Amino acid sequence: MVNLDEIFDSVSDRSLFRNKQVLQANYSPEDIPHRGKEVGHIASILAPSLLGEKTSNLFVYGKTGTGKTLSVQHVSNELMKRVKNSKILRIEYLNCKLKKVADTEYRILAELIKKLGGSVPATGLPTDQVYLKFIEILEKSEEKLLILILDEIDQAVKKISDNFLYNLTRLNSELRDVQIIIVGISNDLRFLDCLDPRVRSSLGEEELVFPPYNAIQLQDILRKRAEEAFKPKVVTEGVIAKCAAFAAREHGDARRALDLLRVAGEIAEREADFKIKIKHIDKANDKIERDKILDIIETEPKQFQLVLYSIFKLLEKTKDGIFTGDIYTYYQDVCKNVNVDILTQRRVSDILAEFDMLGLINARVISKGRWGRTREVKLAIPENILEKSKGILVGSLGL
DNA sequence: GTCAATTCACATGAAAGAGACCACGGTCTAGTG
DNA sequence: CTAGACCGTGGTCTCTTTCATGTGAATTGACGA
Repeated sequence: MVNLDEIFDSVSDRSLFRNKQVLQANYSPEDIPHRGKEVGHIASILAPSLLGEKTSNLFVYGKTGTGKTLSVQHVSNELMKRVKNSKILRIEYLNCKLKKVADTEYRILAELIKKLGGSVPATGLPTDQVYLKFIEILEKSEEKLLILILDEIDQAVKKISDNFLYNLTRLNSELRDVQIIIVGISNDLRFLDCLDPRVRSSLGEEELVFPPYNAIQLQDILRKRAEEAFKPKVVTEGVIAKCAAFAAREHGDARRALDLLRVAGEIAEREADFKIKIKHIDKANDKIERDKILDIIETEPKQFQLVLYSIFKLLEKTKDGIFTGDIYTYYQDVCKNVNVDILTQRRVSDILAEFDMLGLINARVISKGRWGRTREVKLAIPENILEKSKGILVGSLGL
């Protein structure tokens, strides 16, 4: 009879982690290092809401992993602590990037309504109906203020058009008893520039930019979190520095640094090491990158996979750049082989652009003079996972 | 030799269609008293 | 009589197609030196 307790105990003995949660992306720490000024700023802008006054709309910029969301959420938590149960204020957070939840105008509204306690069907209703419902439910609620935190708002606007934001900002004039304060969070620094001037002036009443963390700040953050996350003496100084350096190279992305540390921890654990070493960081870096790419490839729809497969195959033959036309012709053949409908070139062109966005390929638009304009495509997938990627494609395409 | 026009092979935009999904309201059907 | 099944209509959403317009430099060809 196997003693399961023994196995389980040995796992917990060997574990390097004390509390892995601390390194997870959604963990929100008590204090946010190096963001005191920003947090203070946000708080001072939103503070009047405690008295039920409508404050300025706020717009927060900053690259990924600079602590925007964290800071805003921190302030909103503190605000909620203050109001407690008195019905002055309500704060709703919504991430506009979540697919299938909030990436269209309709769905954002539906999601908000749901959070406010109403319900609307996932589809089937005209959008203006949903607006009406939203207004209705707002008017009914006891709170006089609603702070709406829209995370990754640039993603939403890119898909929906800024009309949506315009409607939202204008909603206030239609509401009698309730006022809405919008807090927009965006990764894209140039986002406000491409908005309609009307929206820009009302949404960007207050702006705040989060600068990237530098390596020293990253180290500090990592050290604090590592202290909580790992058992004592698991993490050495060099490891922290290395993690910070990696992340600093990527525009000071703290989330990435934390990921790196966590994965490194997991790897060390699996290798039955009782300390995280530099080599684990390197491995973790590889693994993160690799998982990301393989995951993208695997979950991509069939047509996308076919196009990608064509690119792979073509690049096997020619080392130097290949062009849209080549890919398309090859793609057509592949489609015939596997009996799949052939998409138009227009579409394939868009697919290539998306691959570029995803970082699977480098596609540069060049002009070959008399011989037209096209995309020059190069692979951006590291050599060491190329074979595996191909394997996935072949498998899922049934070739 | 110079310079503007031409030309290619796509890129990029806009609009609209197909098909999946869904709500809503009306009509039909079968079960119940 | 009524609950539930079953339409038809009208809406959203995603993926595509169709049609239209844009674009940058190699090439061409007229021009003048």
